[in-house]
Amino acid sequence: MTRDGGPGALGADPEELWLSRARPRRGRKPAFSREAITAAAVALADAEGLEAVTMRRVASEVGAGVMSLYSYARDKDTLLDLMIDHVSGELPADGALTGDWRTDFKVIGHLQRALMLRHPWLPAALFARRPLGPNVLAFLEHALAALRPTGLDGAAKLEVFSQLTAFVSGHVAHEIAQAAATQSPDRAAAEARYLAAVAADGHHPELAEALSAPGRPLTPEATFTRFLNRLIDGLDTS
Amino acid sequence: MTRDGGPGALGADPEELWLSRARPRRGRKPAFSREAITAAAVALADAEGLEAVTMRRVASEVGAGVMSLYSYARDKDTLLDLMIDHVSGELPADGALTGDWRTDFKVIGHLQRALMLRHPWLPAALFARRPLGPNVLAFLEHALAALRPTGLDGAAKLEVFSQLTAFVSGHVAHEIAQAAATQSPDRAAAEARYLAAVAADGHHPELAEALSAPGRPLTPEATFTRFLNRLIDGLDTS
DNA sequence: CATTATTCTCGTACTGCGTACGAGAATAAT
DNA sequence: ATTATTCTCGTACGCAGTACGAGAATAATG
Repeated sequence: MTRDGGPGALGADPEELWLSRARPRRGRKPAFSREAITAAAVALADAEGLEAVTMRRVASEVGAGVMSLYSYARDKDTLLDLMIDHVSGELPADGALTGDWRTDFKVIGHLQRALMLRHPWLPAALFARRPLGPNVLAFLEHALAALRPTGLDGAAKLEVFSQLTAFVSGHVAHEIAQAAATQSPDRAAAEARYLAAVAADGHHPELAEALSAPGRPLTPEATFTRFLNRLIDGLDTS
Repeated sequence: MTRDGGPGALGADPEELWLSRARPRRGRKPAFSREAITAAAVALADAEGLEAVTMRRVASEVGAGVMSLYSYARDKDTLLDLMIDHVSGELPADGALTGDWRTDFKVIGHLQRALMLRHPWLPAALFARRPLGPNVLAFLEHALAALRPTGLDGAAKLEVFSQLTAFVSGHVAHEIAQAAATQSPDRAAAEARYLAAVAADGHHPELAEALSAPGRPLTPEATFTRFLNRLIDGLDTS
């Protein structure tokens, strides 16, 4: 369906970006491939974060001149779209369904979260973006199949899936931020000291109590599962 | 509590940023104020989006030299923190509580959404950030008070609030993206054409059906309310 | 086989970003 | 008056995305 080899079909419209186009019959042969460039960008983002993904870095990683990248993606934004679809290929789009749509949909949520934890830049990249590449659509197809037993109409099914994705993105982004804050001892200590100071000022009694009676710590995994279950169990098919 | 007037107390640690410090008794008087700079940045973001907020633009807006801003915020990231807290001041932190925590918490969610719709850059700014300014903490205090009847322990209450914020951010971000895509007729048409083409390829039967049987369109407002209600009604206090 | 059209590669260069540096101006304490 | 302090802001640096266009490679054409 998609060529996913050389240049051409650069971006802007989803049609131009994702719909196949035959290899041009004239002209110089491409020295790189969209696939290789995208993979390099993903590897870079995985290893050093989204901000390490610059056109210069990606180019040097694949051994190309910087401006050569622009034959494969019309701009950096398009490269991001390609990255999102690339990692979305890791989602199993042909998994079996149990027939119990709540169970199936919970699995889908967990798959999304796992993907985002493997590629921590993904929630940020997904933010305010509506990816439409083949891998994303394949997974959407799978999700829609899982929702078939609900009998919801088309718009409602699409909406439920979008909302799930938005929820998982939000959750994982928060989870990652929390983990990062906890990982740096200085920063965590400074924050704790500051909050203690605020709590001690007398104007924040609820905060003071919440900090003094923490209860047992919650694992992100458990928290996610609880909220996900609530959201899905609460879904109404009427 | 905070001075919020001239420079000093620049950032990095939350302590250094938010805790009061007396006006220095020596040296030149500040020509601007943190408040004015922050307000200018917020106005800019409201009018032209977050990407319009550059140090140069903000400086010219307040009539300062670019580098003067750095006397009021140690870097641009800190300015973003200030912006977040600034608009958080619009949240009513002293609203009355009904005593029914589910009702109160739903109101809190709607207040957050309304704030984010007024300042569409807010979800993006909030992303992967944990704001701790006075206005944010005042609203947190309010939310914790609303959760008091649940009997949850401190960590759980804080977690519930964080999750609510993450959920609302994710939802509104998606809502804004959707609205933006719909608003541009060319872009929406191109997307529809592309999806129709994909649906016609025979490999996406569920998608084809969902697109052909859309049902009645959903208002973002109604969708938000439904999901929010589900999330909160499903919350368990055990 | 020479020519030509096409498509790619990539060096150069432009604009705009965040911000380090440090000189000079204003202010208050000595 | 001197001095220490705190602010203002012009200049400059490195890095970002990318427009431009010259040159290289390829395939169709006469």
